[in-house]
Parts: sequence; C-alpha cells; structure tokens
Amino acid sequence: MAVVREERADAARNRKAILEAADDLFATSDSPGEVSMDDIARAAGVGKGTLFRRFGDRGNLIRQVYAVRLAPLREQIESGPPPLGPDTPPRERVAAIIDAIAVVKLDNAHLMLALEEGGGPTSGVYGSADYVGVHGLLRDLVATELGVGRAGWIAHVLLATVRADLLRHVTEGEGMSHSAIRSCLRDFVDHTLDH
Amino acid sequence: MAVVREERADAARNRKAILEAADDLFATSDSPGEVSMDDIARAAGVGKGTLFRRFGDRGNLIRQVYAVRLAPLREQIESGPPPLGPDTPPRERVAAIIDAIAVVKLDNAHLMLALEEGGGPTSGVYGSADYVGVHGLLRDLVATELGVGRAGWIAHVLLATVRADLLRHVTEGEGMSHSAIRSCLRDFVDHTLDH
DNA sequence: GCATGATACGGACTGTTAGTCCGCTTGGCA
DNA sequence: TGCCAAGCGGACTAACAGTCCGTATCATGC
Repeated sequence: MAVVREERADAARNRKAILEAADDLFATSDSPGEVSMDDIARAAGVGKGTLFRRFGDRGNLIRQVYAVRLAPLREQIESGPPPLGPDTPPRERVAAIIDAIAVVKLDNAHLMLALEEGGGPTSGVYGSADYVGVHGLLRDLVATELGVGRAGWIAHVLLATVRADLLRHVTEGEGMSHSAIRSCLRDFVDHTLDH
Repeated sequence: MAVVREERADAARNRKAILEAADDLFATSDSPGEVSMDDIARAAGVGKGTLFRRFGDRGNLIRQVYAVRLAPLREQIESGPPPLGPDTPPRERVAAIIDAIAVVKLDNAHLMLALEEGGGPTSGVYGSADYVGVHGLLRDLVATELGVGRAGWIAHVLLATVRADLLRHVTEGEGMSHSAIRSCLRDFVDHTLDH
C-alpha cells in the first residue's frame, strides 16, 4: 500500500506559476509556435529543469493548459443542465456541444491553435483523450438520430467544422463574425442530422 | 527586355534529384516531420546550400513536391473531361472533386501529412494557393446549387472532410477501408447539397 | 579549342530550440 | 534541530533550419 505523497508546497506553487505563464504567453503571442519553453520558464520565474520535471514535454504542457480552460465545458457536458448536459434530447445536445466548442475556440483562439499545431507530431488532434471522448459522445448521439452506420464518420465531420485553424481562417482571413460562424454551424448541424 | 536565362544543366539535374529524394523520403517516413533538410540533401547527393538555394525553405520544398503530385488532378479539374472538368453539372462535379482529392490524399498519405503539418507555421493549409484555388471553385459550384449565402462556409466544410490527418486517423486509427471512406464522403456531399 | 564571367556548388558555420543532467537547496517530519 | 527525499535551476547536449563564401562548373564569344 503505497502512501501517496502530497505535492510539496514549492512544487505546487511552481506548477501554478508555469500554467499561468504558459496560458498568458500562448494567449498573447500571435503564433503559438514561437513561444519557446525557455520563454515560459523565464516568465514563470523558474528554471527549465523545473518546467520539464513537472510537465515532461511541450505537448503535455500545452494539453494541461488547455485542460484547465476546458474543464468547465467538459463538466457542463458530463453533468450539467440542458442544453449541454445529459438530459437534453440528442439533436439539441449535438448542436449545443458544437456551438459551445466553437465559442471556446473562438474565445481562446491562440491557445487552441497551439494545441492543434504544437500538440506534437506524436499525437496531433486525433490522438488526444479529449478528442476521443467528445467524438465518442457525439457518435452515440448521432447514432440515436441516424443509426450507427455512419455515425462515427459524421461525428468526425462535425468536429472538423470547429477546428481551430479553420475558425481562425474564416475569422481573420475572411472577416466572418463570430455570430455568422455560429449561425452557419447551427444550420449545418441541423441539416446534417436531418434525414 | 530582360532575357530569361535558361536554367543551367547541373542546376536542373540537381533540382530533379532533390524533388525525387524528398518525395521518396516523405513517402517512406512514418512521420514526415522527422525528415530533415540534411536527410534530403544527403539522399539527393547535393549540399545543403544547393537545396536551400533552389527551394528557399522547407515549406516551399514540400509545396513543390506536392505540386508535382497534384498537377494531373489540377489539370483534370481545370480542363479535363467530365466528371472533373468544367463541362460537368455542378453537383456531380463537386462530388467528383472531393472524391478525387480523397483518393490522392489516401494514396499519398505521408506526403500530404507533411504538407499539412510542416507547410510551416507561416502558412498552414489555409494560406496555400492550392487551398484558396480549390475553395474558390467549390464555393462557386456550391453557390449555383444553394445560393451564395453560405457557399463559402460549405466549401470549407467539404474540404475539412478530406484533410490528410482526418483521413489518416480513420484509416489507421479506426481501420476504415478506402472504399468505405469514399462512400461516406459521397453520401455526405450529396446530402450537403440537398436543400 | 580556350578564355572569361556568370552561375551554381557544398559543407562548415550560426542561432535557436527541446529536452537532459547533476550539484545544490529546501520543505517537512521526527 | 537535524535529516533526507523531493525539488530546484541553469549549464549542457543534440538536432534542426537556414546562411555564407571560397571553389568548381557551365555556357558563350572568339
């Protein structure tokens, strides 16, 4: 029976400082790929060794920062009230989830870009636990509407419509407003679930 | 009136050698991000200076390799016979284009991954001339079917369904066959253009 | 053929990055 | 207060994209 050691106070303090510094740097930098691990360590006021001891590698640090941002959304989906929570009819729930993901990504564009770009060649978007989780949920919801046949594929397509780089392109490159995007998404989801 | 100088014979030879070596390395490496410029130079039997003189940077080299692979498809679309060429009714043409893109990406998975990953943080998929071109064409075709309102958005969504990393995930991660993917895509395009 | 200048070559070099290592420090417990 | 596991930091390594410049090669005028 291994006794689980508490994290030491200084370690906890540093972990928090690193997450905050990274969040801030990713949020303010134009191109998240340009934020180096040294930058983050310096901004957090810790040594590089500390940073890597705590987070292992770049991809994992980014995923942790992202997890913090996404926790409220995930909780809403898993156990919140409608329209995100489990008591929602499948169709509205799919629409609400896609909309909520779009909102989070639009509001945290830089960070989400960092995740999808720099999540590392190791994993990419599709390897992450978050993707797998939300894909599974959507697949099941879609299956109740359209049958299991192509539900998995449809779920991938739905998620492809809210990829961070696509959202960035249509906002920054084409000047679409957030509300126009959400309205297109809403239409698209509705139409996709009509059969 | 500037006289356009011919490319010197040795330069032409080296350009060809580099393109072939790069194509081969990207095609055989599991993770195209791991193919370095030094590797390519060595495989081509040229110095690094030559490689960079000819291609400027990594992203551009990848785009050139990709352009070679894509030339036949582009030509078919621009001036070939139906179902890809301009004499095709819009609806079938959209379906044929998406299918053809999927086939090329499925057949050249590694290279396409290299392009989408490593095209550089500078551009990404959405910055490339190829993306812009095919998006514009699809947008116009979709507009003739559904009106201009959301045609641009729909065109992005159609292209998002044939992104190289998604295709890789469903083939390698989920074991979908190429024909199953193409059939899903076909259904999806048909349904998306129904209104 | 051969001289000559533009063109191209190649690999040593630079700058920057992710990630490692290890001697020193500190927090927590008896 | 003394002990030591846990944690710290920054010098270090390895690998990479991209640059530079002395040397070699090609094409052209004679």
